[in-house]
Amino acid sequence: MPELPEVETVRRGLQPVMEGAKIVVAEARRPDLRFPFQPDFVARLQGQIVTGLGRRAKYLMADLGSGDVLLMHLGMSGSFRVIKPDNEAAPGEFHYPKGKDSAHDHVLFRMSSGADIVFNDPRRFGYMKVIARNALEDEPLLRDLGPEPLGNEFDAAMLARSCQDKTTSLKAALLDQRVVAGLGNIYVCEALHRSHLSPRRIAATLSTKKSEPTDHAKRLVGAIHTVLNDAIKAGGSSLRDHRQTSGELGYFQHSFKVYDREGEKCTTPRCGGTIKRFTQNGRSTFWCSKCQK
DNA sequence: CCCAGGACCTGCCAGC
DNA sequence: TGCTGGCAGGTCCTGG
Repeated sequence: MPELPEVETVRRGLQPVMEGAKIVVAEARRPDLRFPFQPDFVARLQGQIVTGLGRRAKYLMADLGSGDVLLMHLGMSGSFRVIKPDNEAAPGEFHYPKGKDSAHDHVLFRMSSGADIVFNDPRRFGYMKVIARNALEDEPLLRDLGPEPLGNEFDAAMLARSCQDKTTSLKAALLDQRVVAGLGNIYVCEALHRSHLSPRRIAATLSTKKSEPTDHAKRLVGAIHTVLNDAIKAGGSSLRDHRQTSGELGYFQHSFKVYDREGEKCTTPRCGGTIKRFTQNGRSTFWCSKCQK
């Protein structure tokens, strides 16, 4: 499901019920997600106050009173929902309406704010890990992440520099979380279309020999900013699984120009092209060969 | 080191 | 109705 706008949407949904509240009960209903849970996973969460809920790239990070940080990744199909606990249930028991999907409710938190938080992930590509805050910079999952695409240090010059020796496609470079951290298949396709750049272009063409950013790089950074900000405003994109934590759908999918629009007409004014699809590095690329060069 | 491809897992949908 | 193959918003690991 989730790229940066979906994760940010989830963060904003969880923040009001998590920040300042205590994790009264934590439960992991299976031994692993993508990785095994740490043996002390539950123990390090239970009883802790969540002092802040942040986001880095596609990770959610809950700061705990103990000095630990709970790192959460949604993988492809992870989602959180916030429900009201059933007052009939015994304390410490999670008791809520079961859906067809509840077999994949893997992690539950009861918050002192009066909310139960349920993490559901059918494919189990997501994961959670508790890390000491003072060890964050050594954390392998975070260590190699590039700049936040909406952060101050990410600009055309920086993007051009990190692409200057890359022989791979521009599409693959933008999906590389070391280059810029938070984009995924949808928003890379969309940003490339909006900047009229071909996904097949060699990444190094974003810079000159002197590593100066080209106008292409500037356009691309502008398009990344616009598409991510617009998608966050829309509550993300809902194709299959993504819901806001309230259960509402995001609606940015209605603003897609290329993603999942194979065969449809390109919306670029006076272009007249047709959206095509092909596979790059094992993933679908959607684009218009007429206006993306 | 860089890069492409496979692996991980389940669900859904189109086509037979 | 099945059943089957292909596809899905991510990223780690391996081998060239």
